[in-house]
Amino acid sequence: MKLVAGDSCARHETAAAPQECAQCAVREIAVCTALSAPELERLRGIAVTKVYEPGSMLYAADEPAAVVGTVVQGTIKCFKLLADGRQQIVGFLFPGDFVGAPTQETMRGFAEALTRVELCLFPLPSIQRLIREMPNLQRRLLTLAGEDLNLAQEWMLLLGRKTAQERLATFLLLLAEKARVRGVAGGPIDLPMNRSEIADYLGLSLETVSRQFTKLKNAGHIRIEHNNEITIRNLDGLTEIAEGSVQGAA
Amino acid sequence: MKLVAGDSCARHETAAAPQECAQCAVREIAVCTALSAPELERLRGIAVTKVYEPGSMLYAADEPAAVVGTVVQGTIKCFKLLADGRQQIVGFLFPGDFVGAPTQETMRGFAEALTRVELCLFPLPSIQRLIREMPNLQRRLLTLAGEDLNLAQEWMLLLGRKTAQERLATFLLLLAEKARVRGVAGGPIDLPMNRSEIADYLGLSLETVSRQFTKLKNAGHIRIEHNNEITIRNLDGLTEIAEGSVQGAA
DNA sequence: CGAACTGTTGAATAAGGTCAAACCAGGTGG
DNA sequence: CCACCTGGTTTGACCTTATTCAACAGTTCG
Repeated sequence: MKLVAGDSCARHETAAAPQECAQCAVREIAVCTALSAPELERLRGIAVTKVYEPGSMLYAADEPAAVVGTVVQGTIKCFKLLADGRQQIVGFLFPGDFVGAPTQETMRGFAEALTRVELCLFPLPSIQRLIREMPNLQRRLLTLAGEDLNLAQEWMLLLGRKTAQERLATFLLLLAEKARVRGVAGGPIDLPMNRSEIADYLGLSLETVSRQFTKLKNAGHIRIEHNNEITIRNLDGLTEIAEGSVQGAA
Repeated sequence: MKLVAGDSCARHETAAAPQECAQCAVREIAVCTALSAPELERLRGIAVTKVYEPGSMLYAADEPAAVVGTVVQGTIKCFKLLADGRQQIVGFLFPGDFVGAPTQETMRGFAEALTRVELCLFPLPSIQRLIREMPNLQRRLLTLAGEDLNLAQEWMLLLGRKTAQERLATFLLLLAEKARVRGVAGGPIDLPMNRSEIADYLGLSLETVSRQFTKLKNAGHIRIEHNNEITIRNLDGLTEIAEGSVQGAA
């Protein structure tokens, strides 16, 4: 599997000035929060909307940094690769999340659209100028980076020390929490990724992921609506498993 | 194992204004780089020196953020814990590294001094004011956060997808690289942590770490001077193993 | 209806973990 | 000076968990 940028060809780009921010679905949770009205207006001034089709690459490692912006719709997977193709997904990005690293010259990993993705894209030179001129924006980015770092470290704990069952429970709770923040709680959790991608996020094989799904289902902790829709039936039980407080979780 | 802050009692604190920055050993690599002379002077104005004895806790999870500063001497381990005591070390901090998260209200993990540690400490309210007033400082922190995030994701790749042998090789190369940046390259690599702590960093058991040390030694890639001093004899070979380009690394 | 996916389940295997014993260096004190 | 202790480390034997390989089932889509 070669992964050069632009090689997965299905990229379909639309570039246009974005809608009014007030109508934006992720206005309250994205970088934009904590900006004053005039600041927000300046940010909108440099933004362009860009759409990626499912399966298309947003960026690849060693490319010059270019894609920096906010996910408005869809899901992205960010991942790292080893020489022989082993893959580790380092994060899924949902609406409201920030993509790319404005302080980096070149990308250190890969990003691919899992679904149709709509981005509110900030061209690098412009956003770097705004960062320099708008302390609020820089501060917000620093806060976001801190949260990302903490999440990454939480995931190091998962990958280094949790069992397969604990990993899957943690994953489902994370998705539920992210959905809650986006304001789409209540209903079943939508899984825009397949078993193999969950496996690459949890450091497991896809078969193990499947087996653990079955176990959680049989234990009554979750219901599997369709393969890509999960309902949490026992939040406390799932939480206990995720925290590692359950002994015979075999 | 209870881990409340201040419970590991051997903490011995000295608080005093730091020396001239020009004489500081880590002046060129710490946050301080990229500050103008007057900015540096302001930062020095709020700094105090603090010393931690080996084994003492710098901070614990859920504590209000307090310790924020630069490591001047010694080594710190930062880690996360599960309810049953399973531990994952999320990073070792060496001279020049930045400790703590100035944007966080409460700590999300633990930090403990492995050796005698000397810190150039910035009291939280003061550093937060300086961050607001000095864009250069904020920008530098953002860059550092980005590097930390990338390293954390690189470690997710290691924990999720690398074999025991690949993990140890990667670890040794990381230590060598960090020593190089600090300007203490050339000689053997100093390991301020024991096998059990290496294991908790690599997501392995201490026995597996020990076995992999022996294998790398027998393969002629490293020499073990004392248990805590390693010389890399074959940098290319070690790099190939770390990258996963070696097949029969069993 | 059949092809192509994606997901599930089963059996065999391997990598690493666990438990336990031996080892080794550095210190202590007779 | 040397026996003895002690903590960290190494090594061995066995066991467990998750992986691998393989077959099978369920959906979706032409």
